[in-house]
Amino acid sequence: MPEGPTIVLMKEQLLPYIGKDIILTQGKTNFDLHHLKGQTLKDIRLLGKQTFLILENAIIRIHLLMFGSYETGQATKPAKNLKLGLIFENGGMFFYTCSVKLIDKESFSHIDWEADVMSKIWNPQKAKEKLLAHPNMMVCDALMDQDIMAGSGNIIKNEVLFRIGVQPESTIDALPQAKLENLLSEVRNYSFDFLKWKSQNTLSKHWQAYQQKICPQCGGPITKKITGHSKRNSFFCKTDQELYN
DNA sequence: TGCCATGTTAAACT
DNA sequence: GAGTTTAACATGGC
Repeated sequence: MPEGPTIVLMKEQLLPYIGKDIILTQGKTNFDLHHLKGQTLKDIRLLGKQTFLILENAIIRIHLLMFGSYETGQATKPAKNLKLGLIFENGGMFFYTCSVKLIDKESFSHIDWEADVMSKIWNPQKAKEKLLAHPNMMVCDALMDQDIMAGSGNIIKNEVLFRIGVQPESTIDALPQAKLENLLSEVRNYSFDFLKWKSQNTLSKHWQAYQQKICPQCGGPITKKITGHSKRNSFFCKTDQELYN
C-alpha cells in the first residue's frame, strides 16, 4: 500500500528483470496480454506512485491504488486477484489488485518527470510555479496533487505539514514565502525518511502527527479532520501548526 | 470483530 | 454536456 517511497522500494525488486525477455504472461487485464510475450523489458521508470514498464513495443503503467500488492520471483497469492504476471527466465513479477494500463507513446512523451518529489531531477522551482498558479488551493490539496508533487500521499502530507508548522487548511497565497520554500524542501526530505523507515519496517514508529492523538511537541491533542477537495483525513496540532488563510 | 485506510477511476448523479 | 459525488476495488492493521 503505497506512497512514492514504497514504489521506489518496489522498483529495486524489479531491477533484475530489466533486459530480460518475457516468456509467459498471466493475469486479467482489459487489454490483450498475448502480444507482450517475447518482448524484452527495456527499462522501468517511476513517476510518483506510478510504475512504467517499458517494453520493446508497449508501455505498461502499474498503479497499486490503495490495496494493491506485488511479488517477485514466485507467485504465492491467490490467482483470482492477479492483474498482471510477467514471467522471465530468472523469475517473475506479479501485481495484484491494482490498475494496469497500456500507455501510448504520445502521452508517455508528455509526462513531466520533474514533478516526482523523489526523482534526481525533482524541480521544486517548477512545483512552486504550479502552486502559485493556484493561489486559493489549500496546502492539504497541494500535497495530494500528483501533477505538482507526484508521490506524496496522505502520510507524507500530514508529516510534512507538522514538520513545517502549517495547518492543512492554509492556502497557498496566504503562506509566507519561507513556509512555501519549507514545504517544497520537506516534501522531499520526508519522502526519503519515509523510504529509510519503510525499509527498516519502522515507518509508523516515526509518525509525529499522522494517526496520532497527542502532539509530541506540546502534549496537546492532535486534531483529526477531513480537509480540502481531496477529502482525506488530516492530523494536526492547533498549537504547533499555524493556520494561514 | 468491525472499521477504517498510504489512491484512483469510472459510474452515477445534478 | 459540464461539473460533482459516490461506489468500487478487496487487503491488512488496529
